[in-house]
Amino acid sequence: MSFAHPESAGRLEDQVCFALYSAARAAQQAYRPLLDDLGLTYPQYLVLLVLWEQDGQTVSALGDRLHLDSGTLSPLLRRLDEHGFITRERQSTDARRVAVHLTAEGHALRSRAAEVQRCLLDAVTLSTEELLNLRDLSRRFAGSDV
Amino acid sequence: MSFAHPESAGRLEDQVCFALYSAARAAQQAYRPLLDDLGLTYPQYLVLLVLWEQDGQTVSALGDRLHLDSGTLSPLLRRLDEHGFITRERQSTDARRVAVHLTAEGHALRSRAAEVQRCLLDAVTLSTEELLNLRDLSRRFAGSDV
DNA sequence: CACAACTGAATTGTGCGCAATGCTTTTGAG
DNA sequence: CTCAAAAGCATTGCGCACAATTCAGTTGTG
Repeated sequence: MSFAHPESAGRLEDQVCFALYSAARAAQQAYRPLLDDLGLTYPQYLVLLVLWEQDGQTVSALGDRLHLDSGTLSPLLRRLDEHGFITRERQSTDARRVAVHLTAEGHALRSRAAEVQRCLLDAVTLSTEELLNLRDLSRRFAGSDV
Repeated sequence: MSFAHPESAGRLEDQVCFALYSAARAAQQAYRPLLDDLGLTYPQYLVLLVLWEQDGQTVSALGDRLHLDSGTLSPLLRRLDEHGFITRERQSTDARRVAVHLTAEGHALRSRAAEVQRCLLDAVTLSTEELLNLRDLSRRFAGSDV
């Protein structure tokens, strides 16, 4: 991924992966102060986004959407639970599965989160078309393993 | 960053930031098995990339290039030191600064790392032009705060 | 039914990332 | 020269990511 003179190991700034790494961290930095007001981290916010789409999903279903495993999700969900945004309960039909449900407080965050979206959109200098292009290229990059 | 129906908080898959978040993690996943053979993590590899460009930089100079602070770099450099890839020593001209130098072993990794680059390039299905486009959009996205 | 194989989640251990704090050294204003 | 402010790095604490392991529960096969 270098595109630099062939004898080098690839200059840092030339690398696509470093650009992605930096951009992803910059995005989280932008989210941080806004999500702090909601008492959320960015990965916690992503989990809520999935639950707002459909409540009551299992841990592994959330993991499929976010590409995260139980090692990441279990403690994250415990913290969301402790903060009163979700509940977790074993399913009676299959006691291996844990269903995650939003609390009233968890539902209530949704409208406040919509403002976060608008704030961030305003901060970006890229055009809508460029953002869509960036999103689609990122998705195809991630999908090509790498 | 939603581009979904306006009443929603933004579907997960519509979000640019989630696409970046996923792509950056996918990139690290692709690097992991290759860098494992070199005894490196991806952030450690980034530090070496910077040092291969110019040896003997200070901690803060490395931080400027990678957008990382001493809280991240200090323990990371300690591990690179313990693995024998670098040395750290206080500068005599300014005892606040710590100069980071490559060891012979650290230099030797450079050619092996070049192969890592080629392996990854082969795995990507995007065209060279698309990769350059993704890199530049990512950089502009990160640069726009967010 | 018995029991091995599998599934889903939690736990453990390591290494970032980052805010906050502490500490040594240097700089600079008076 | 003095001493307060700043710079540079290290440390602490917390929350991801992720590999590896463990464990309870379920499924499938004989």
